[in-house]
Amino acid sequence: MENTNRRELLMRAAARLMRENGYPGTSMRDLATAMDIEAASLYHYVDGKEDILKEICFGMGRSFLRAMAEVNDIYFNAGERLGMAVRAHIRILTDSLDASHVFVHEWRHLSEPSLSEFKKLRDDYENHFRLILRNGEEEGLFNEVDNKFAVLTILASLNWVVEWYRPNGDMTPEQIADKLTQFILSGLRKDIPH
Amino acid sequence: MENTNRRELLMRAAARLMRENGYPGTSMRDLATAMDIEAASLYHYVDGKEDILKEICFGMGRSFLRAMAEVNDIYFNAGERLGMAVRAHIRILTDSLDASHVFVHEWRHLSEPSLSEFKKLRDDYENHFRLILRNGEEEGLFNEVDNKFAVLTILASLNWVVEWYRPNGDMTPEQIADKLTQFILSGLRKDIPH
DNA sequence: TACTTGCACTAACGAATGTTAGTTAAGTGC
DNA sequence: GCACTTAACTAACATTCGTTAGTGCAAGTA
Repeated sequence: MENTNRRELLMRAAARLMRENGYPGTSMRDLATAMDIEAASLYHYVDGKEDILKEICFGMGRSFLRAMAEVNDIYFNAGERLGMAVRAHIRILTDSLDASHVFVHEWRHLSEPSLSEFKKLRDDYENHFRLILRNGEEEGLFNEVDNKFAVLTILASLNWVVEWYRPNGDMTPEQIADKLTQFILSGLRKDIPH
Repeated sequence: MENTNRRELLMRAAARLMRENGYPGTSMRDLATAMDIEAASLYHYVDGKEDILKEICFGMGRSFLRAMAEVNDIYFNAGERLGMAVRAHIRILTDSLDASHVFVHEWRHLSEPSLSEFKKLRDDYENHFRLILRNGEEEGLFNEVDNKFAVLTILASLNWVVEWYRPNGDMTPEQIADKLTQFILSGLRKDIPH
């Protein structure tokens, strides 16, 4: 019944702790305490500590990539694509804040070969954004721009949301996404609306 | 002779290690090894582990604030102030990359009361940026904008530089700062140059 | 009823952690 | 030459770390 949830709860608790204290600052005993369980019992659900980190990082990575694929399937105009990619990114990010924080900050504690795999996955995601920017240039919609630099800057703005967003704050994820898009677009758009 | 440098070298080594492995992931023995010394000998220079973190975080914080004060002393026009503040920020950041990384990411491992002090220092710095934006609005130079949101987004872009900047890369800190300013300004400027 | 599986436990392992105490050898100033 | 300081050392402390081995029990299945 709630059996299937149990492992998921563990992952959530782990994400929260790792967000608060970092990966090396989170002990298996901390996690066990949070689950109201003995440390050794955790090994019933997971292979080890890094196993948890891997699952969180790659799980989030896949979420981001899946959303990006959907955006690319549905929209063709670069402007729409950018807006929707930002929306999707912020939605996923705010949807699992703790895991996102781990995804953004704690992945570097992965050991090889997971570390390299993860970087590849990240590069993949970034390249999708670069492609959108390039398409926008071809459409005459965006200024010509240092793609690499621009994507890094854009993703910085998006990912930083994880640092200040509060679920009960005064902005919804959609509002945040739209504001961000506006901020980004006004810096890219060649023709000004007025 | 190089006596005075010794403690400084320790701080630099600590910053590098904490950047690579995080604060909890950096042990006093790691640091000692990096200094080619025994762990216990570190206590000749430093009161303890957190002492090191405090010094790095508050040292960088003061650098940023000092630079901001200078910018405010010299420039009065909001546009110039923004550009110069960005330049100063990026210069300090790229000048001590490791320490900056610690400043941006590891401060949360401070314990009270240092933690609260640090947050106050950060807020102080952010408020200077907000003031610049507000002045820019009053001068009719910037769009009216959600100040808090805008500053968070701007600082996100600036601070993220610490993640990808490489001293031997193809952009100087000044070039980066100017590109960032351009990116930010085009999103803020009401009147378009052309 | 007998067997298996899921989920927890206790106990313990060797290693690593931050830190303290006390010592030593090499300068430094008078 | 003597007192003092500097900068390192060895040894050890009490904890905590990730992890393993083995056990118990309740629920489900044959």
